[in-house]
Amino acid sequence: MTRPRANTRIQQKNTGTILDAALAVFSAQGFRGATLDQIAEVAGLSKPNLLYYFASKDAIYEALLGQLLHIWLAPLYAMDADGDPTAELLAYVRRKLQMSREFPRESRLFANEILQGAPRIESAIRGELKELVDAKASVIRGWSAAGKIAAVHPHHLIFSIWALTQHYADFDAQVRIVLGDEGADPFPEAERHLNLMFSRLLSPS
Amino acid sequence: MTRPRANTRIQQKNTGTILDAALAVFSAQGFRGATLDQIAEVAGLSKPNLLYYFASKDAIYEALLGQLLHIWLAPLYAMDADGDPTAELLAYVRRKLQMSREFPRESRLFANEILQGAPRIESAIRGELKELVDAKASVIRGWSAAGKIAAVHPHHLIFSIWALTQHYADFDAQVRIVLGDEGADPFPEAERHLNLMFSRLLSPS
DNA sequence: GTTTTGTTTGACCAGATGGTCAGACCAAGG
DNA sequence: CCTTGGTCTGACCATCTGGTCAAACAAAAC
Repeated sequence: MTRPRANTRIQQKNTGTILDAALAVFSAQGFRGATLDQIAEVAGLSKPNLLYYFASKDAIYEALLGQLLHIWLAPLYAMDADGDPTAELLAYVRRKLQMSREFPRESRLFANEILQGAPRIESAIRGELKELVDAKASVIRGWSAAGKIAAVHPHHLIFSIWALTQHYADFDAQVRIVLGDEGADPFPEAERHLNLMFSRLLSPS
Repeated sequence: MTRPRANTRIQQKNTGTILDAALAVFSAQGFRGATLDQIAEVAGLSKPNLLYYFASKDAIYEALLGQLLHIWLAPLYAMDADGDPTAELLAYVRRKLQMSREFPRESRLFANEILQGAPRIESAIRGELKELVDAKASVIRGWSAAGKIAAVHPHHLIFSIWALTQHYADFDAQVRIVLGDEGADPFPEAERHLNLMFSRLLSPS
């Protein structure tokens, strides 16, 4: 009768299994494209069993989104206002690219959500994400004003880091086909390219 | 009995209406998220009437994808191997960004399709798109070798142009929220930023 | 070992969804 | 007019899908 809150070992294990399966399915099919049956099959559980741990399909999706934002913003949180400006920004790019490589499903889940107009994550973007970005933007503005890096529009700088790094996760299918050797790892060359782009962009004239 | 092929005026008008409505719905909801009822309502036609003009939901979607690729690749086709390298590339960036502004629905339709692993457009990517990209990549390689622009990885250069420009269409919701004034037009500042990025990247050391 | 609490499932349901079809409607051409 | 061929629709169907529920089953607690 009590709503399970990951008290038992079994609960902890199964909610984990479900969320992992849900991440796989939602990131590949989008919210509406995913079905509970698919998630159940991937998780190796029955559909009613899923609904014993989560109240609804919506609840699973929102649980995923909830834990997603923290993982997702971690690299930006880690950017240190007191570090060397260029080194900090290049390190942020590198970490963000690594996220695309290690967590492509999370990246695609996020991309799917924003593509549809961010209906379920809008408030988090309007809140935590925007506040973080604004804070870091003002740090960047300070670096520019001090002549430590070139004069760039801070928000658009952050957008370009997101766009370039997430592209390798979200458009992975296209990237691999266009590069030709589809078994090869595009990331090392991508890292060199992005490092070059941002080094050149940021170097004070 | 004869499959309609846009012979009549009525056919031409209605297939156009349907494709426009389908673009709106598919780009906002993804393939599986979109329903024939939604498309029919947007188009102002009945569902059976849709299916009089198109054999199935799949057929509508593929008709859309078919005409999409040509629109989508036009700016890259227009890049002239005999023009001034930096100017040609910067013009390509500008045109591509303008596509994001004028055809955000097409951009999101494409993004949705690639996100899901490009199941229905894979052959076109493997064919026409890859051939075009490879051709232009070799032009860019030539420009680099001749010292007209900096030494960059041509494919990743093209990826970065796609990523940066399409981001403003595909992640529009996030961009507007983060920038704050959601009624404002992000594109003028975006164009300045992208112009700066690629100018600095491409200038021969 | 038995009660209690937590876990799992087969059977089922209502609504949504892609698609069909017979026939009504309509626009011209003769 | 009226015939002909294209256009449109109400009613219908099979399947899928999110979700329910009573009851079976397992695991601790006593």
